[in-house]
Amino acid sequence: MVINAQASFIMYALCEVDYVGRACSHLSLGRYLIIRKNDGSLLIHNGLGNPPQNYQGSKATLEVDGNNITSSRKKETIKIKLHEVFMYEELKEWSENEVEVKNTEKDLVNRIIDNWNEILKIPIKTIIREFPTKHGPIDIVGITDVGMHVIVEVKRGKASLNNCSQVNRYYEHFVEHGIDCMVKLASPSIGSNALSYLKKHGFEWIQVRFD
Amino acid sequence: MVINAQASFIMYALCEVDYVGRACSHLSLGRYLIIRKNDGSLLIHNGLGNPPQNYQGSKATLEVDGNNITSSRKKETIKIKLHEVFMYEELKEWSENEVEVKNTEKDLVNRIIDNWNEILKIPIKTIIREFPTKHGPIDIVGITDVGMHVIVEVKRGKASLNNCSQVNRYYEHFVEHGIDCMVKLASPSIGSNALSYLKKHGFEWIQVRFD
DNA sequence: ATTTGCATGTCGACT
DNA sequence: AGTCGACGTGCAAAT
Repeated sequence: MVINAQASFIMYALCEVDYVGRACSHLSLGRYLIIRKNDGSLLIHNGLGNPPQNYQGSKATLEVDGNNITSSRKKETIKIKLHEVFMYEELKEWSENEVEVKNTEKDLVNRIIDNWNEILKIPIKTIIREFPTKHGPIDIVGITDVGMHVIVEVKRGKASLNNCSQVNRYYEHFVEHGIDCMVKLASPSIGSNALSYLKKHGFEWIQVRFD
Repeated sequence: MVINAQASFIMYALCEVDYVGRACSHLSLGRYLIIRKNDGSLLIHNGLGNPPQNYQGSKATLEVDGNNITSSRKKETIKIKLHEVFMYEELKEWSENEVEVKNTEKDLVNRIIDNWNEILKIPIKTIIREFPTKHGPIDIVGITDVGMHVIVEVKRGKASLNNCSQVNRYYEHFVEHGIDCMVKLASPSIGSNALSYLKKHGFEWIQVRFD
């Protein structure tokens, strides 16, 4: 069996793996699935769960030296010591199509903008997406005829405490600039601690749904 | 070829995939690698990048009906419509060893605690890990002989704006309770916006390294 | 079961 | 290259 260091392939092998880079790790001797993709990405999977045990992103370069495989990318290195290879197969014409996802945060933002009056119940003159602040961009900002800014941060899933402190950071931007504003967090659902944090700060949660 | 709905396997096939659950998605006809793991996890990979195009976590159940494969888990469903199977292979004795990682955030926390005087330069009487607050636990809190609380939030990588507002949330806890405190964010590096946000709030960044 | 924060997060968008 | 936030994030630990 000859490993093609340029090809995309899958390999099932008895091996051990070491990683040095952002962290250091060791994967002890066992049977693992090794995947090498079109763009050089390398994945080493054990028999459980979603994420790989070891991995490297695109444009990693592969070197094969006897029973040792080395994948390098930037300052990161994965070394695989092969003990026995049970299966090796090149994957030809592996598709690069990407999944099309609906019901993203962007969809929810559109929905809120299209139905502003129904959902927010505050008439506005201007509406801005990705409103830029030094503290990061805000999903939606509506501005009333008297210059009141209605800040709306949108989350596609359940809003968390962290999301609330993010909103608070945006709020601080307006306070700093002496701009009158109201703060809204819009999401399908929200955690209880998150909700009480919001209320304590005088912010409001608005429930929004897909469909 | 008969697919064993109970076994762990890999399959390379021309197929299309639909997902309905937290979001909705469609993966158009192409050649993809389908992986089914010991715990029922299902992964569908295209030829690029690290994450799978479709996936389902452990304890997903598989049904095979002619050329249609359905994987279900809680309220989520993946449907694979097979057009042609190029490879199907069961993976026997797939190891469930997990990778051992060093240089985690926990390691960094230990390092700071062990070298408190050198790193923080503030003599303290008591030191508490995972200090509980209503706004979440704080990595390290040191308390001086006069009751001053030294809050230290630790990040293993580059600290971001979001990390800083998390720290601010912790700070609010102490302000609410009228407790005198100092706020420190310790990490190997930090973003520029994040750093200016910290300074604006009178917090301090401390550079810490592994090893 | 719910909530919370870490992760070698990965990835894309923008400067 | 650096910075930033979204993600069907996944995941474990605490409650």
